[in-house]
Amino acid sequence: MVKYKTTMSPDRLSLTFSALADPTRRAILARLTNGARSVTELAEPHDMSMPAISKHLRVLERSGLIERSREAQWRPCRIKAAPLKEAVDWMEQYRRHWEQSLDRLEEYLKVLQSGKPKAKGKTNERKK
Amino acid sequence: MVKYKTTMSPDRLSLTFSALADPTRRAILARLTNGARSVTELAEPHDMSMPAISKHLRVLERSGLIERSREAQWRPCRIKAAPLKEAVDWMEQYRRHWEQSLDRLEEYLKVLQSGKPKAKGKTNERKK
DNA sequence: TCTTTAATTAACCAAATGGTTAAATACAAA
DNA sequence: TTTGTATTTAACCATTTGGTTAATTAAAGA
Repeated sequence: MVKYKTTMSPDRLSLTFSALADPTRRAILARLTNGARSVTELAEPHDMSMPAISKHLRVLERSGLIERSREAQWRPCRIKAAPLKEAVDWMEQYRRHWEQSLDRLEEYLKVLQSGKPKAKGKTNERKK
Repeated sequence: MVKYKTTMSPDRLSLTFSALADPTRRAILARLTNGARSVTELAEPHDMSMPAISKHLRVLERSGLIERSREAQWRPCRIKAAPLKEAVDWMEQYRRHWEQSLDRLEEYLKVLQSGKPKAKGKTNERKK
């Protein structure tokens, strides 16, 4: 039996979401909607060293959200939003949950199912 | 001047995305679409200790993706998908980028703008 | 009151993350 | 060939993250 597990799973969705979980990286993506940009250009608005930006770009690249090419001594980045589609598709499955009316209905069904939710307890033992 | 900065910014979007960046937490959310569940029930399918699950739930709670209440000795969790709407809204701004035809058009515009992209270089010095 | 069940908290650990500065690399230009 | 510019790599550091086990808390039930 293993004592300490760590291993962050590198599935596509996790990579995409964790790439998006940083405001600097989201700002970079936003900037790239106006077209390809060099690393220096991308770094300029951020109070941060070049290597820091370089690391953010590597994260974005590994998640597939940007693509880097080569043009003389510049490494222009361009956005590749495809992984966002995957992410949005996944989230769509919860749309009904964030749409008010349905939430209310569900609330009601839950009350019906659980019977005397305040009094008897054990409300959450039903499986599936 | 500060030497080492770390501070992960806790804006809503970052919280949401980083909560979603873990497969265990996504699985928990998925499970909760079938209604409220106790911590033990949520833990059951995962080969992981209770405290580990407890921590995941805390992350989900702080991101606003779940809500925990109290019922006897159980702490039933229910999904609160509202933050997902915010996240999806943010992503929608990139929809045109992941829709093929537009990508192609943009590619073409980029070529036009930059002139001799192979030969002269300095392609990426244009601002805005 | 004592025991059992559900869950959290505490203390620990290893790896990942997000930053730094300094050095190395790659290409262009003089 | 040397110099300058763009970028990455290396080595470091602190904090965060995701897990563990052991102890604690909270309520139910005998």
